[in-house]
Amino acid sequence: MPELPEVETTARGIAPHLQGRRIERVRVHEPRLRWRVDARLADWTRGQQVLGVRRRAKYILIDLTQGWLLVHLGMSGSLRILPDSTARETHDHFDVELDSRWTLRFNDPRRFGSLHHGEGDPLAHPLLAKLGPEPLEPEFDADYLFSKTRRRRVAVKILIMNSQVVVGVGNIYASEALFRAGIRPGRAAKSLTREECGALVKAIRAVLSMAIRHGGTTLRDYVGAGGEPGYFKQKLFVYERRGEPCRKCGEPVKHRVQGQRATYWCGSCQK
DNA sequence: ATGGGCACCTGGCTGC
DNA sequence: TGCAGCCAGGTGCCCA
Repeated sequence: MPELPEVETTARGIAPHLQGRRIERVRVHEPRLRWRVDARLADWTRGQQVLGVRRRAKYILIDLTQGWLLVHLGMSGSLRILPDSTARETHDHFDVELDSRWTLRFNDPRRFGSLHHGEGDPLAHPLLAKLGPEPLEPEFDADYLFSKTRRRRVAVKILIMNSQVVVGVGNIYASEALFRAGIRPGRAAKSLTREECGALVKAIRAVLSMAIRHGGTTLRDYVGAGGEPGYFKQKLFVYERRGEPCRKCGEPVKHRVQGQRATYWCGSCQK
């Protein structure tokens, strides 16, 4: 499900419920997530206080008095805040029970999500250490992207989805950003001019921040922190619009598979 | 260093 | 109605 805007929305949604609370206990019902959840996690977190909630790439980082929890939602995961530990449903894999009596509950049908814990600097964790810049931070600019694209023959869509180049650009927003920038997804990264890199940076920023403002793009099974279905996806120009008229020029939207993922673009608006 | 492909899972939809 | 086949928002890892 979640692309960066959904993760950001989730992090913002749960933060006020977690901040300053003490963890009564963590119950792991299904440890077989993308990586097996460490059984010691439950004991280790007991009684710790939540200092804050952050996002890095699509990871949600929960800072504790000693160490941290790291959650990834994978393709189909969600975190919700519930007023108590009510009856569990299918695919509810872990609960973080708080001293407020509220519970943070993780549900993930496909189990591509993950839960880690650790001490010290969480950004030094192997999953986070090699990540590229955040797309909404100033260091992600035209010069940076231009330098990263030199001598890369990969398709530009593949490149912007590479988290070592820039984090948080998922399959939906990759197609959408390239449409806005007027760049075909199949172009070799190194064929982009500096100006095109600038336009692409701007487009990625615009698409992601707009989606955050709208609470994320809801497709299928996404639910926000309070369980609300979230916003709908009428703002999308090309994603999942194969054969439908381009919203700018009316040409049918094209589709192909790139790196095993669906890609959409307009053959006349994108060069 | 780079690129390509696979793997991990379940569920929903389509078409026979 | 049943069922096989295909597709899905992510991303780490292995191999060439």
